[in-house]
This record gives sequence, structure tokens and C-alpha cells, in this order.
Amino acid sequence: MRDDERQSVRNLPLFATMASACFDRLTPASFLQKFPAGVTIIREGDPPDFLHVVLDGAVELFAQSNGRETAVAIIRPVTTFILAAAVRDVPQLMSGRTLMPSRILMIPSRNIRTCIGEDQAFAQAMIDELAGSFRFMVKTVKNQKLRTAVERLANYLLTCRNQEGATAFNLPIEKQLLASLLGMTPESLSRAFGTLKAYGVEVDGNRVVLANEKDLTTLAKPTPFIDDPLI
Amino acid sequence: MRDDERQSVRNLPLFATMASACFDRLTPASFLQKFPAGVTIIREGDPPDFLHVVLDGAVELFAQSNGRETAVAIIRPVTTFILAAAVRDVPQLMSGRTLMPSRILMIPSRNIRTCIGEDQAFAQAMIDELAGSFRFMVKTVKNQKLRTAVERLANYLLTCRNQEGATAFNLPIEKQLLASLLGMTPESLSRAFGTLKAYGVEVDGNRVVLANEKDLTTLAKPTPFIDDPLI
DNA sequence: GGAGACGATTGACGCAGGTCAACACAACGG
DNA sequence: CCGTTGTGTTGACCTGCGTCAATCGTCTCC
Repeated sequence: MRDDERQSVRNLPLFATMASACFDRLTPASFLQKFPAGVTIIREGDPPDFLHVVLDGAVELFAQSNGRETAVAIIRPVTTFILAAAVRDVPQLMSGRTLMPSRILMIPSRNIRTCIGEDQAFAQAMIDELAGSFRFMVKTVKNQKLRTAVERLANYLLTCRNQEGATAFNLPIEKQLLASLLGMTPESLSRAFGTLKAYGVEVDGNRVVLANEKDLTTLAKPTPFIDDPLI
Repeated sequence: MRDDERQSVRNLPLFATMASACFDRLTPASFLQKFPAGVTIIREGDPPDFLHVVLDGAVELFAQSNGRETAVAIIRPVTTFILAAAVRDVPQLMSGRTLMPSRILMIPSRNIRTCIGEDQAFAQAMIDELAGSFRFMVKTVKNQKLRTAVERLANYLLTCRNQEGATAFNLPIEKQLLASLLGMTPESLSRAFGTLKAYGVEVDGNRVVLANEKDLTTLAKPTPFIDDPLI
């Protein structure tokens, strides 16, 4: 691991406040691994031997059942994942695959659990992180159960808009994956985009322009309690 | 609060390991409140002034948007809720209403946050609790996105069966609420029960008999990574 | 440059599940 | 005792979305 990367891990909310003594004990036991795109790096049901940190690239968390599959979250640098399984030492509920060539830091989850018991600040940061993850999943459930496919797409686009700060942007993921994340088929996503044309949504490949935010917002009815990632 | 109730709160996983000094500081600041059935005791968007503990009765956590409403979880004694909002001090994402006359212990969330900083064991218990809550929501998302309405009902019944330990039992909640919890309308639930007749599911009011577990299981395809509440 | 692979789109069609309305039934209160 | 209210069921209908198949464009790799 390069020194600037070590620093960027250290700067994560989860690790920023922990005692240096603990952090220094964590890092030597960890190792950095490079993966090409499209590799499944963790599998549902596996024991959570490592806490993973995406340093570079992107990881899709997904789940399978009955031959069906769905994306649950996209993890981008610099963020951890499978925290909950790691601290409880129980089988993982989701699989993870790289969406592009990625570099992942793997920290033995045993060391994580030890540090929690020794470092008060780390425990506090862990509580914050887990509470945030829980709330993210609550929002996901609400999004899924209270909205139609077109509404989910409309709100997704508005959220992109807010993060980009502009009404024109590129979709950060492929449409196939977006469909899975939004809980629909690629065909339905295509048709949902078609429906949104009437609300000023212009699409060309990955390029999206929101030409009529007002109408789109009226349709989407966004609420901070689903769509604001910060609260 | 009666002494045996104080003890049952103390016995909760969240409070069992914490230092007595902390627990003793928590309880005097808390108060017990009685609610009749059907009362909304917390509201989406409200600040989380209190951590709630259901001592008696039951509480439905639900969310609303666009005039639609959905149940997210049922809280039974003795369990806490809105933990995540309380520790982060951010608006609640769900509302809660009593399903029957209930007695709820309300602990100022400020005190909870203080204790986390002072009591290592409490912080540890909090981490466990939040990790468990997160995983519950992951399972909820998977259940919702990977299964049809009939499959969700079939798996719900099999989960009841395991908790009761018998193939005949009473539904613990009204069908209306069950429909909302499973993400469908009451009419659809009624028809889903109709579909399951062919799989040995006999229903009379709240009474359910699973006369053919084998076929039902073949249909439901339960997986511990969605249906096992313990992992 | 051409063959293939992959992602996206479109059309035709079907089904799951929502909507609306009517009705059955039990619980409850006057 | 009967009307009222709440809860569940059933039927008719419709729509949102999945499925299947064909097509098109883009990218890659010989």
C-alpha cells in the first residue's frame, strides 16, 4: 500500500478518529489486492474474513435467489463494505463484484473486532457508520415499496443532478446495472426513459439532460427521507 | 417503571453488558408511557428525542410517501426502536404506531449518546444491535426484490412455522397489516392465500395450518440469508 | 475490413398484482 | 335486537412490468 493510500484510508470517517496505536496495528495485518473488472470478490454465505475497503475502482453489492439477481448498492472509493457481517462474524448476506479494475484493501475482520474493544473512538465511529448503513437500507426499502419504476428512475436522475450540480451529466453506471439497482429489467428501464421524455429527460447513450426539472420533480415527488443521502 | 420491568430492560442485549453506573444514570431520566392501540407515537421526520423500548404491546414501524404507506417492521416486547436515528441525532425515517395497548419506555437519546462515549461494553452492544438491524433491512430488500408476492407469503408462513414449532398456528398480526408488511394489497394477500391452498395451506380467520410443508417449501425456496432471523 | 460480442432499444404478448366495487361476516354499541 | 363499523373475500377490470424475440449500434479483435 502506498503512503497516500494509507492516508486516504486513515481519512475515512470510520478510521479518522481512532487511536494511532490501533490503526498502526490494523494496517500491517492488511493487504492490498488488485482485481480486474467483473470479478466476484466476495460471495453470499461466505464467512466475513476481511473488511474490504475500495481504494480505487467500484464494487457492486448484489444478491441472488431463485435464479434471480439484484444489485443492492454500488461502492465507490474510498468506502468500506461488509462491515456488519465482519463485526458480528456471521455469513455475508451479499456478494460483491468489481465493476472496473479495482484495488481493494483487505483488513482481517478479527483485527477489526479487537480494535472495537480497545479503542473507544473507533467504536464510536463504527456506530456512526453502521447507523448510516442501516438508514441507507431503510431508504432503499421505502424507495422500492412506495414508488413505481418510473418514479424510482425519476428520483434517481434528480439525485444524480444534485450530486453533479448540473442538469446535464453522464450516468455513472451502465443501464443494465442501473435497472437492477432500481429493481426492474433493462427493457423496463428503457421504457421508463421513454416515459420520462415527456418530462424533459433527454438521453443519448450515457448522456442525460434534464430539460424540465420542474415537471420531473412534480412527477418524482422526491423526499429527503428517501433521497437525501446525507441524513 | 416496576422493578421487574427495569430488570427486563436491563436484560436486553443492548443493555445487559453495560456498566451499572451507566444504566443507573439512564433510567432515572427515562419515563414510561402508556398508549392505547392505534396511536402514532413517532412520526417520520421528527427529531429522535427518545430511544423507545417496547415493554408491552406491539408497535408497527411504517413509512409514507405519495399518499402510499407501507409497514417496514413490527416491534414486539422487549425491543428497542429508532436506535439509528437516536445515535446519529438525525430525523427519523419511519413513523411508529401502536398495534395494541402498549407500554413504552422512553430514554432520552442524549443520554444514550453520552453513555456510548463512556461505556465500552455499551458501545459494543450498540454495534451488535445496529449490525443486526442493518442485516434485517438487507434481508427485507432481498425479500422484496427477489421474490413474488406468493413467494413472500409462503416464506412468511414457513418462518412462522419455525418460530411456533408447529405446523398449525395463529397469524400474529392482522391480514391487512401482513399485506402491507409483505408489500402487497389486502386483496392480493387474499388471492395469494388462495394460490397456496394448492400447497396445503389452510386458512380460517387467523388460524393457519400447513398441511403439506414439503410442497410449500419447494415453492417458497427459503434461504437462511433472507429468512433466518438469527444470522 | 469483417465477424462476433455486447449493450440498448423496440415490439408483441402475457401475467402478476393493483384498483374499484360489491358483498360476507363478526364484533360492538345503542 | 338490530344497525353500524371494521375486516376480509370475491369478481371484473386494468395497468405496470416481465418475458421473449428481433433488430440496431458500438466496440473489440482478428
